[in-house]
Amino acid sequence: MHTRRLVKRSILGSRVYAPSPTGDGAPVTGVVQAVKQENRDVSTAGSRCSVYTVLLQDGSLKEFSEEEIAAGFNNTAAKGPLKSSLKHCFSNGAPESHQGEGGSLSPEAVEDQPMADGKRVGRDPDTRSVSLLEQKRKVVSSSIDVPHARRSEEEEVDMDKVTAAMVLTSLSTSPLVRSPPFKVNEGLSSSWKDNGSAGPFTPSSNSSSGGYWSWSAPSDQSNPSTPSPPLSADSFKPFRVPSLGGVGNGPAGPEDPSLDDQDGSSLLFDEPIPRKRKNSMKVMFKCLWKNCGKVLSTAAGIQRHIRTIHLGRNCDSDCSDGEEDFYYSEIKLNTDSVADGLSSLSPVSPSILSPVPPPPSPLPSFNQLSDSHRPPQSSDAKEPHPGGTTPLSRSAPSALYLIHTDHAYQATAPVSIPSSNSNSSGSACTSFTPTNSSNFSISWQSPPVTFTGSTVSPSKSQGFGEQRSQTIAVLSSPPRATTALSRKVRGEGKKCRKVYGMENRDMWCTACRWKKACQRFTD
DNA sequence: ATTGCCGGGCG
DNA sequence: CGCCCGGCAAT
Repeated sequence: MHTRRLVKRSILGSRVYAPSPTGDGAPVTGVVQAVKQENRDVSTAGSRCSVYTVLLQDGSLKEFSEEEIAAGFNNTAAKGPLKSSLKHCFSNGAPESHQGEGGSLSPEAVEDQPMADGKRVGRDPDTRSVSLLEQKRKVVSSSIDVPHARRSEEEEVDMDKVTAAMVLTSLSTSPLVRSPPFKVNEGLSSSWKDNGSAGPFTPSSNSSSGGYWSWSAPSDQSNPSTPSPPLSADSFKPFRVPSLGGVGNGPAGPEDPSLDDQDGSSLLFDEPIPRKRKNSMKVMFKCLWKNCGKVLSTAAGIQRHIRTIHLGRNCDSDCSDGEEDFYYSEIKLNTDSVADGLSSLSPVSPSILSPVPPPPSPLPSFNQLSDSHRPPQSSDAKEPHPGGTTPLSRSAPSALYLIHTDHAYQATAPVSIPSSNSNSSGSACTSFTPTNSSNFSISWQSPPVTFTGSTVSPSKSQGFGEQRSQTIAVLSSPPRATTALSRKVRGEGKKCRKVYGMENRDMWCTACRWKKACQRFTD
């Protein structure tokens, strides 16, 4: 019955760290080619450890005992698959906790890992300095019900496949924005790293310095598995954005570093990118985890966030299995484009808004979808549009944040938010890039939105002009979708089935497994 | 023939 | 609900 789930994945193919064969002390990376089980009769005090045949970077093969490789872990970063097997090798208990600390790594180490690989091993003085943060994270994650149970199985997933899958995922889901951290095994991508402060890097809150910026939303009443209407994710149309100049060059500085990322991007995709305009879109990634509304600017960032915070994993992206994909969605910030239904809007004077966009309240509020088009689930506690005017027809968004969910079946309805201020230059995100993230929060998930910060209440009666600029125009499902897609146009991109194959069906995204529309490789 | 996935069934 | 599959339709 469940036979296919019984297949345990070995660590073959996993990337590991191992002491240099030349003995010069510099650890090297390699890929596990084979494992020999030397059960209980090895010299190593009877412990039943395995010997790993590792294909080193230079192409040579070498055997390492588990301990040797384990040492590599502790010095650098825990690499997923081995971790689990190490559990068996060590005694129970102690290593477990050790793993929690050594393995869980400072965020910085995590950052470095993907690109550093062999290069920066052994620099862990920073680890200590961030351990507090790490602890904080643990607290957080423990307060959220995280399906830890699932992980154990996934941990053993073949790392290379996973990496590949994630690369594919990131490519296919966000063709417009490169997600830097996904340098599989090369040392480039330095820009974003360099942006960060030299010291310990706080991934989530230190938004102004790093490539990630974010806010977190304590709001609840929604969870990742919330179904959403059968919107066709790719049928949305771009929206006109009356490019407003001037106002609000964010106090946070020039512009988000991650932004210029997209210009000059020259990533090649193996398939032609469907007519989307680079310069007008900014893709953000939002955590869909229950009670979490974290939004990060890079896929890697959100994945790491999910991995560490929600999934409770501590290793870097190398050992991820792509499951994070299920827990975040892609948000497209539309900065300049033509709207189907909104094109006729008259621009709103930005001066209405607070002239100086204070980080905490640039984004006034949400309203929900016009009721008739909202996902069925959120029919409670919802009152009709307070202002009485229809947000859609009257609001003149200066910038739209178009939430495009990658996981339509489990995520949110598409919502577009006019930002209260923006630059035509596409740096709209600066406007809601709080220097310090958690001042206000937005629930991107279900319609009811909460702001904890100082925000203008939408229901407050103000001049319409004022209000509309702050009202969140919400899109109902694709406004008169041009294509008569009774059936979602067959995506021709890579799908889980193709990517992983039938034999790896358990690596498919859930939707694929259910024979539903694939949400991992949307196109 | 293959593949994506809708619609519907089952527990 | 989560899970699965028959069968249609696009390729």
